[in-house]
Amino acid sequence: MAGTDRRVRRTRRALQQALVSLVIERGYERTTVQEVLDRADVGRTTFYAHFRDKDALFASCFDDLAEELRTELAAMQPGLPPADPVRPIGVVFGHAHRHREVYRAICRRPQANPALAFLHRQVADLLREHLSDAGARMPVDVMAEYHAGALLALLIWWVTNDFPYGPDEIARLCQTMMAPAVMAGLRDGGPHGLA
Amino acid sequence: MAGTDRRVRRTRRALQQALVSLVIERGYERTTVQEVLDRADVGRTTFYAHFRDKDALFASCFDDLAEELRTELAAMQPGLPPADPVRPIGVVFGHAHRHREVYRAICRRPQANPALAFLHRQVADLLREHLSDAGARMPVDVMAEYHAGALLALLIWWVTNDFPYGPDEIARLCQTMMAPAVMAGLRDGGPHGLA
DNA sequence: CGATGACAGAACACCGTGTTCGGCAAGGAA
DNA sequence: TTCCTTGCCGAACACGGTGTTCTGTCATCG
Repeated sequence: MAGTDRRVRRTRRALQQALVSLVIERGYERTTVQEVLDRADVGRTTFYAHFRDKDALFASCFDDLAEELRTELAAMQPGLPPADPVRPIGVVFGHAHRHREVYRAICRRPQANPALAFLHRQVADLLREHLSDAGARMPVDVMAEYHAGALLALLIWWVTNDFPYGPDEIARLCQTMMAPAVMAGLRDGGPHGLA
Repeated sequence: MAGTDRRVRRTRRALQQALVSLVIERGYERTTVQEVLDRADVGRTTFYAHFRDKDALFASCFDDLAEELRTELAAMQPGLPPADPVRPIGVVFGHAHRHREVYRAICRRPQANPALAFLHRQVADLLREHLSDAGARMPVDVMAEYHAGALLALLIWWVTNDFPYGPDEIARLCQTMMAPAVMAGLRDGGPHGLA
């Protein structure tokens, strides 16, 4: 793939850049193949000679980056020297920051799921109110988004895995993880512990 | 909306149930309006007389439930008596469990975003290995999904909000929240704290 | 300097969407 | 019951985006 025809590389890069810029502008769903073709100045036939469809092109935009991130993360597998605890997290955020444009495009692709979006917003708002009320020592938005995302992810996992625990049980597990992190984010121990 | 024609209610419910069952079977994207029409035994014209498109129908499936959840959550706003800390979480999981079928359909709607899915899987796997290595006292899958979801949510928020903090800063914030929760999930304090 | 194959352009069939129309029948009120 | 309102049906249609096919041209690499 590296030593291919120069024309091929030119075409692929043109298509990828066109898609990324268009997605940033109008979002993924609202971007049509024809628009990508026009902006990249590439023929329709050529496009389908390279990619099965729009999804494949979109995925290819992240392929190199994925490989890069994968190796960076693999460098800190367990068993290796007790590396800096922050590093795995830092790697991800650093990677995103280095490749801002692509990540912008990735995140412009909406959740496409109004129900989950609603749930997320609902939980995040509730947390935001609770937290700003309780006096947090770190940005309230950050805390709210973080914990709402955690709750939603666990919920989705729980549902798609066919409810492997009872509702009370999974709620207790969730609470066990959320509570200490929330406490750590408040000025003092937190008066009436929320979660 | 409640005291409308009996035919209207019949039609709407038929369409909603048809969509939910089809989504559970083949997923949202792979379900076509015509299939919904066939299963609900409803005419094409009738469908568009009730809903603008497939998305609107899907949203309507969650409307009543959303209202229900909203009121349940509103009952525990801050300022009210220091309610049981676990309740807000329990409400969400309980709600999902009570309306299993709809939630199943909701969660069948794929992330539609291979890049984010990749990131999530990557982070979750890394966490899983770290955790099972360190000896966790709660289900490793639960912990991995939970923290991966939190990280991803924060990442998405950070990107879509145009990187309001530097990469190191946001990583530090993330670490501050993740560390205590992970520690709490390990048997002992955790030898070489990861995160 | 060839031979290869990447590319353009236009035409095409296909599928899913959302709209239009005339006619039918089920619902609610008198 | 009668009447009339209104939801519903079915078929047909235009539209837009997708992915394919064919023919000819030109850049690239050996």
